[in-house]
Amino acid sequence: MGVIQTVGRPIGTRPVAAHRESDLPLDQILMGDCIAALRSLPDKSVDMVFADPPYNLQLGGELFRPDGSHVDAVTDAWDKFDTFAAYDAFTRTWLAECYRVLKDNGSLWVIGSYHNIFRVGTAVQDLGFWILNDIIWRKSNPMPNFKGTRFTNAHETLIWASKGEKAKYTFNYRSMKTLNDEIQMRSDWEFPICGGQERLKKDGHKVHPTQKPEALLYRILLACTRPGDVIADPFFGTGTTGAVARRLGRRWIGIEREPTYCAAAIERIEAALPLDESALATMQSPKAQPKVAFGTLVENGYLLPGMPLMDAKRKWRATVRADGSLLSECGQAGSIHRLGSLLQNRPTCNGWTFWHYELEGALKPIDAMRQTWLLATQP
Amino acid sequence: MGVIQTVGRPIGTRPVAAHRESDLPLDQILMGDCIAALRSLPDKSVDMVFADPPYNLQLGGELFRPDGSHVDAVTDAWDKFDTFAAYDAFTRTWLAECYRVLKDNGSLWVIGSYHNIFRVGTAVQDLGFWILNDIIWRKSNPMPNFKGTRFTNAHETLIWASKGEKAKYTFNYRSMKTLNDEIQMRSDWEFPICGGQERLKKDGHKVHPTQKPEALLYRILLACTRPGDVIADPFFGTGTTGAVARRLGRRWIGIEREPTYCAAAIERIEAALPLDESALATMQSPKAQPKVAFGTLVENGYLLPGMPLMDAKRKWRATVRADGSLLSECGQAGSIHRLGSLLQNRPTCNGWTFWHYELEGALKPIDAMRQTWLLATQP
DNA sequence: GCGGCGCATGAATCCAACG
DNA sequence: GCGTTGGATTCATGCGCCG
Repeated sequence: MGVIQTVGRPIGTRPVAAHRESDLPLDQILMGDCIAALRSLPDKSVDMVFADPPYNLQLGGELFRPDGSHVDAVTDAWDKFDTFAAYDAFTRTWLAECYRVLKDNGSLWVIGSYHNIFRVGTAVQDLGFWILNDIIWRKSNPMPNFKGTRFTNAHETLIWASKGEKAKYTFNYRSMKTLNDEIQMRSDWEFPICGGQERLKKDGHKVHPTQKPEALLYRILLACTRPGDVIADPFFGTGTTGAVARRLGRRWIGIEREPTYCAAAIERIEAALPLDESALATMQSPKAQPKVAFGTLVENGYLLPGMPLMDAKRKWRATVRADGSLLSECGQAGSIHRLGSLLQNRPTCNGWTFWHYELEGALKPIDAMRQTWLLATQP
Repeated sequence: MGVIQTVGRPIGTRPVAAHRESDLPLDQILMGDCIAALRSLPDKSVDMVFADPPYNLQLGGELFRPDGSHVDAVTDAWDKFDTFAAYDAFTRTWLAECYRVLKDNGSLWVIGSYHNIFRVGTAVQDLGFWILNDIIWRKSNPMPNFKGTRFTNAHETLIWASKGEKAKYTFNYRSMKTLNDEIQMRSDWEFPICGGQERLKKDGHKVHPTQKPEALLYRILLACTRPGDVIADPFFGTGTTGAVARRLGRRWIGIEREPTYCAAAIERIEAALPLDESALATMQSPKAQPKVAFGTLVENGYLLPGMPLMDAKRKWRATVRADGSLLSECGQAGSIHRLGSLLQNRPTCNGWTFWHYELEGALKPIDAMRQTWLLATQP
């Protein structure tokens, strides 16, 4: 059992709290083993647990970008587990403590990737939690798949759960709808990854390998807690949860083993800078996605593979193929833009306006089809 | 053990198949219990399994015994733990059969929602599958949350897995990149839910409650199978997998218990038109092109021994030798790739794009010469 | 001061064929 | 099976430098 040490003096004011809460180490970091620290907290004492546990990535060798540069991977000891069984045992232990520590109407948030989230989700259900939603964090700027071997891993998954089917959890429906231009907030959220000024650095290096964006925590706390509520974070890291909680007038309890992370978190939360303006902007008005790939129209049957296309003067002809590429009469193939530029021997070409299809003898640009698609699918 | 009955005559032609495959019930539906039907298939005989298993376990609906048979009455004696345990046992049984039936380089796709996907994903990992991606189907037109009690459940999750860490699965990277306007395909896909003309109806009612959109299967089959590959679907429903497989020139095996669904599927698949071969062709990776040795270009006079080469920034220089190796100024020698990596002190280097020759003052990569050679010698 | 270009980097289970 | 070698492979963003 690790030694637990309370780090940092109380930050911010201490408002009137329920008698039970007066024993809580509010707005402080418990430095030490996460399970031991959770065990030190009383039953049914916190309103939310937010947890960002190790992902158990199981990475292979080193990875290099196509330009030869080295990818800085997560190789920290805290992410290594010998077997799935070991990871499951750890997961179930800390989750069981979270269940005990949560008030009956409190709720749990956990974030993970495909490496661990299925095991976490199974444990969540087995321990009696009731899953309310799974939420997808769509990264607007994920790291590409450099070797072209899989789909770009462009999202992470969060689980939101109450303590049971009948529990009366907090959900600020109106706040979410307002935040989303008067449309119900969906289960897929788009945010950039944490970088720029927000990313904590020391000597030019990132302090924590997996710092989460404040915008993500902002939306979670705004949606599922009330001012004054207590949020516990058993994998506190550099304190994103604490920083956002403080700014939103919530109380927090952090648990973290690494002294380096604790120190960075304390400093950060005391500074408690307002949200970066760009983060606020991305948060409040989800980017419209007017971009449509030509392949989308093929996949959805707006154009059929084998269909002939031509330019406005019927000088060049090509047929659509199953993957959304075009095949010209002379055997050249490529995307609508690339083939158009190839045939005309020009550096660029807007395939949407260059290529046409025939409808009752008349030629229409394929861009017309894109407009039809947008009308049919946009709210 | 359920009775298995083969439904529907073979659809389409039966091409020359490997002797093992000749025993498969290709392009047919096995009507009966899913686990019994899977057991009737030989080991390592299919290229892909696509599965859309039931997941209405908590909605007062179906329950399954570990052998897959149906439990009619949900009694109160079945508490949550028993319910999850029964679902897990069922899941592991059919997944284990899928593992057995898949070829070593085949892959598995499963779709689900937060009700079941965590249990499915855990089982997938425990059975030895190696998860390659989880994919998010973002619904462009999801059903709203009418009571305003949660986030709009606007997505479903798919898992793509190989039979092990070392397995060489099929992934048509170029096709996916082409389909997505020359940007790597990401792990979040947007499609509308299945409706309109595509949605199968009888007497004004939908035939199947959870019919999947063909666009979803189209992308999956295009990405992870080749023409002629065999796709098995143990929860065939109304045959979306079969219809798309036929259109894309793939073979299919369906398994379905409900005669109503089987009948609808047969009718639907017979109406689906296969694409002709030219439309089916997709963008190929350069890997598929015949390899050209640098020495071949030297032998054929495209480059002359003694000719100087340099990188794009003229930082390094080397001369061509008669055997197709390069000699640097500092006396190091090796293949175009090896010398490039040596000079830059990097683990790898693509010599074709690293080395350039000078033509009228401008630098051109030697890869351009390879392309010229390929065009001159390919039929 | 501003715009353009080059460079760095992010939770990553990241090669294939041949001898 | 394993070691060697050929050669395929990246998107969005922020920041700093330079003209």
